[in-house]
Amino acid sequence: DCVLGNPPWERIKLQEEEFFATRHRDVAEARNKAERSQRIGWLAEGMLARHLFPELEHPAQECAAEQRLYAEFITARRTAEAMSLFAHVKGEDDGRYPLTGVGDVNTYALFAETFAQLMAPLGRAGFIVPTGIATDDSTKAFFAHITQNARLVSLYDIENREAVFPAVHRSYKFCLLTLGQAAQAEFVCFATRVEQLADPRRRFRLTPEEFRRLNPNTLTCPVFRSARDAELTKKLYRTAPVLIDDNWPNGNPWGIRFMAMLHMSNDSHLFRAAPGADSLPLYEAKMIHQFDHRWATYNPDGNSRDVTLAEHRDPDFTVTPRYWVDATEVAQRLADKGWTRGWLMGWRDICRATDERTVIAAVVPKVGTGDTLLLMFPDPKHGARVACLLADQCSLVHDYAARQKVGGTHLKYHVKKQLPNLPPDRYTAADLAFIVPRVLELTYTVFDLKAWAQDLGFDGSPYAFDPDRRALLRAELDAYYARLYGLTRDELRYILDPSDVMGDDYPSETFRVLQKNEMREFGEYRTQRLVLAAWDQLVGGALA
DNA sequence: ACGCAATGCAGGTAGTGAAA
DNA sequence: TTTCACTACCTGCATTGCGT
Repeated sequence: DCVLGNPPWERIKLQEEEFFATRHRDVAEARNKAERSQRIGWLAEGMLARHLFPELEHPAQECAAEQRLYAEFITARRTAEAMSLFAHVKGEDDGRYPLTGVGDVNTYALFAETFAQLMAPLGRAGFIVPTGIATDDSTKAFFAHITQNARLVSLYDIENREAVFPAVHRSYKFCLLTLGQAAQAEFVCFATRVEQLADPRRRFRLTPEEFRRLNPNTLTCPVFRSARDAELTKKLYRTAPVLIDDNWPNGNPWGIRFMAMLHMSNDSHLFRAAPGADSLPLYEAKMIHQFDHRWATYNPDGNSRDVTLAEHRDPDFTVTPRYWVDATEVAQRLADKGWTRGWLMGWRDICRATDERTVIAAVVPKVGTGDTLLLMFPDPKHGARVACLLADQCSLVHDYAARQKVGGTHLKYHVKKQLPNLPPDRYTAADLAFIVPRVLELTYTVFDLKAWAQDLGFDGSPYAFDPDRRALLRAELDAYYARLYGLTRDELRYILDPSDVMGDDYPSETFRVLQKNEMREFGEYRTQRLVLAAWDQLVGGALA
């Protein structure tokens, strides 16, 4: 009737480095897998020390000790492999873990599934596991199973920031998961102390249908700081579908294909330290920001720095990358995806919900890109509407939605697919007349994006780079998108600053760091003032 | 008691590399 | 493509320690 537990949290797979860290430094500190494998091989022969230090004297017992360690390693590895094989047996083969025996198996997931199996139909189970059980890809089958069968009673998520568990890393998240019978599940997320779990402002509920609307592809758990965040996000998803819904043939209205062009470690043999006649710069994620592909550049000393205003104002200035790649490598990869335009649209993979901004997307010239600058190729038939695709991603409203969905430090495809995006047919001629010229002025400040400007229907020279003007244009776009997403003025105020609407101690935050940075730089929360002013002008018909 | 440098700490922004 | 009871580095800010 009642199952309780704090199961172990660890990967089953043997970690070679971890295993040898306390047993043999020379193996643990090998440069990479290949070197480590060779050293383990020498260990088997009892020859490791002799190969590494041939100039030293080696006592006879050293050889036997090395072979004993090797035998210990083999036993540990076999045990781990056998456990992993056992966990991976499929459900139809009478496997013990049909839902969680996937990928790199973690013991907490196996225990969770066992708990779910052990429960009586009207019983309850409560246990402490990493919150990843609800949000990670590898456990999504299990989580979808319990939510879609109305078996989830509650999930209380706690960040270990205040060291509830002193031995666990402060950035780790775990949850109290309760299974039973319930038509809707109750949640508290981002708690840092146990008493916060009782705060009604933090509690929200989700039905099985709402899971399907918010995360149609993965059926994983969205995490909200407050009840108001849950309601507002549900509203955004009722207005705009997700970028790509894998369940429907027409679930990809922009016709988008994704690509990670060059992996920073796997493809590093292609990288050159200096430009050649037929090479292209390799852009990394940190070199771009919203509407700006000249955010950071490399110095000759190998360090990166922000691009200065004077450089930004120069329409011929382009950033210096750390590496260059052959143009043929770039052309080959783009040809594989059938991409023929003279520009690329991408976004930063590395991001956090608590940074100044979360979704950082930009258009860059046809260059090489590292794997943390992920690319999207919309169907070219949409013409100048692609400007709206970029503007949507850079809008505050979209960013707000993303902040409810980004758990860790990555914005990978599966998260990106499930963010709300207005589809191309939602934009009227009037919308395009408002959005496209502003996007053009914000992005086309350099000659190297001429192809992009032409695709937006513009054949002139780049626009001047003026920070004040850019802030104004961006505020107008933010206000416009707030209207396209069907927000009220109070909802927009809430997104800009929850305490402005809900009072100071409301347990949520949206753009706290943006506000802090602007207070420091401008002495005011400039975005808030400009966006609300733009909103009032729009509503009053004074802005077109 | 004061000013400055050294140190500590948290948060921000990246990153590796192996393996399924 | 994703994950890491991840790791590393940098920066800004606060605290501590030291010499005057």
